[in-house]
Amino acid sequence: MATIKDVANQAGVSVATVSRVLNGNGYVHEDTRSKVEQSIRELNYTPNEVARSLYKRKSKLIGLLLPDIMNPYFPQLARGVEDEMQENDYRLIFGNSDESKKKETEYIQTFVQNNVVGVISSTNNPDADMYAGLNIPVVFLDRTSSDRPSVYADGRQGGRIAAEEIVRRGSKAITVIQGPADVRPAQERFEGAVEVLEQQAAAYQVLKTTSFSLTDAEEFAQKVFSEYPDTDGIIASNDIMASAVVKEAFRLGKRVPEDVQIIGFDDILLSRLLAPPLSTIHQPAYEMGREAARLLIGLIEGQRIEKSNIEFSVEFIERQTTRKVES
Amino acid sequence: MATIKDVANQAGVSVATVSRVLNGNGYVHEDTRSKVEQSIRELNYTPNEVARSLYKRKSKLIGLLLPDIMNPYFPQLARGVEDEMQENDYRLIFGNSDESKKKETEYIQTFVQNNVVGVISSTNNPDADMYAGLNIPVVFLDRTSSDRPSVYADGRQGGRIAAEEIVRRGSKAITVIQGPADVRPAQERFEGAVEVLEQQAAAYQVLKTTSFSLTDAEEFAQKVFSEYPDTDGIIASNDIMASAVVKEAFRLGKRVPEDVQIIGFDDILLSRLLAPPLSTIHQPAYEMGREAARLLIGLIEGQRIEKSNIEFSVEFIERQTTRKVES
DNA sequence: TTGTAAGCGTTATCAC
DNA sequence: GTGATAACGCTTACAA
Repeated sequence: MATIKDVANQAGVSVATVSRVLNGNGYVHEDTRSKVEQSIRELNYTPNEVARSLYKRKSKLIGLLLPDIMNPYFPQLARGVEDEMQENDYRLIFGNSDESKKKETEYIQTFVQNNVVGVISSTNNPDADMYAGLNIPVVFLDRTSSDRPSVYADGRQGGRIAAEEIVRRGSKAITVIQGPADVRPAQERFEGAVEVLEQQAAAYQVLKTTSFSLTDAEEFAQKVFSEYPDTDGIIASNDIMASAVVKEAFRLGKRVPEDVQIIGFDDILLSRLLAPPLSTIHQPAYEMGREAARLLIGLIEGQRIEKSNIEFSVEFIERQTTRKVES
Repeated sequence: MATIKDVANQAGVSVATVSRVLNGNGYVHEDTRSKVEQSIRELNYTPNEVARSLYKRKSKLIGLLLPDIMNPYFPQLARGVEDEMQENDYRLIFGNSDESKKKETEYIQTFVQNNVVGVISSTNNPDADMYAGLNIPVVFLDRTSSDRPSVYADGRQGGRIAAEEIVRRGSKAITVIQGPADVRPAQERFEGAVEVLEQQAAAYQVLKTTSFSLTDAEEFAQKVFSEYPDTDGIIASNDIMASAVVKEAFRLGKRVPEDVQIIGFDDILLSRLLAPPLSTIHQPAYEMGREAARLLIGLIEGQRIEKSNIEFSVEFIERQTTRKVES
């Protein structure tokens, strides 16, 4: 790889001059500028970002930490972040945390060691020391934090809507599947649903789950019907869980939505392709990712930020695992 | 952030000594070693990877380039790569190429500028200059390359199996959906299928498609039945496409698999959750990602590599979009 | 066993 | 307008 020195030699100028044309600051004569540009082209020179980063103590790198890219919800967030960053010449160092504090700490540490200028994280502990101690901007994505920049969907409201819709459509023995206790958004949507169910004095039961993985989802789906055989309406913790429930309902010969209605959460790709397609609460994941990236870039580039807690609203997507009803 | 100098001062030694204990080379007295370690702990020091990278001209970073993380097949590859890299203390700079040469070039360039020590890429042009000119190891993932390290599944064989299975199960008017022309693995599986269909002198028609995106998939699915209303067996270009076809078949009142059999490709999460669950050709994507990472690490760390073209075999997963048959 | 100093490829300060 | 040169934080000869 050619260095700035090679370019300088080739062009017969000093490295300082080359640096000037590279960064477009300081005076440099038109003639020397073109000589330098010519040499750059000839040598196919491209500046070493590592050296830049060392000197300036900041890179063009962003750390992105997501729980698990194999969970179909996260690729949308990731892609939103990536598109916005790519367009602004930032690059992503990416890691999966598996909601584990250990991995999270490790990644944050290496982010810092690599001079990232900002991080986007879906963590359950926005208040952890590892974030407080960071002297670069952090945006929490898909997670709420009142006092720090964050981008998230209104999960509580999503839970409320799900409950309202399923009650309105006539379910009388509702099961609310409660997602993993340590995953914040899962709890919020759960609480929202329960809130409405209580208000309306509806009969409901709760099934606790401990993971979002597919295999576990199938097990929990069986449990739903074995523990509550008469349930006729299920509010699932996310779309994977909901799909597993739909499948299990079919296996048991129940008709969906006639015998049992099911509402998911997230609106992942799968939901639409399922037969019957899944009624669910839509979160604008891709747009949330983009917005988090935009916010972070703003923070990095020192713009005055008016609003750094951005809440997206969610909406009910009526498909075919819920019954039709007059509106 | 504390620097090596701070540690040296604090411990009353030179930076060289600190560096020695850090890297465990050279002699250093037991007493000074513990003094240094103590200071490291007190100052919460962690070495600056950027400075290291500059001096050694190599980092602990790997470039990972995938077509589109929103396509459900790729997160599995990505996660396999990440897990293996994470365990070996490498970090990933990640980008989506959208199968676009421009984005690909941009990413490869910034990988180099950041001193990555290796790259894993799913490209359609393994022979492009941008790879040939790289003086770091590259592993092609999910793409074949005879003369360069690569990890891929036997797509042609997958196509063959799909054709055999659908014929064996009695489809008489088969439609083969041909994936985007510029996506290599899509063409291979297509060729495999056609090869068998020709051999067996089966009646078949081809539907060309130009993308793997969901919206397009739904359009193409409609086209399948509008152009070939009597088709009774469909070999789809991937699982997304297959799911769209299943859905469309239902919409038209066709029974699956009685009236029309459908075979997908990839075996993404979705396939199993679908109702009816999708018969498909399984590719061990996660394991392929891991293997690519292992291979790359081997190349980087200079092990003698016996075999650098690793082909994974695929298998037919019989679920419920194909009919049962004696075996 | 330890320290001094050069060098990695840049940018920015200060002379000229 | 342009060129020396120090500095960024680290590793590694080489000296001591």
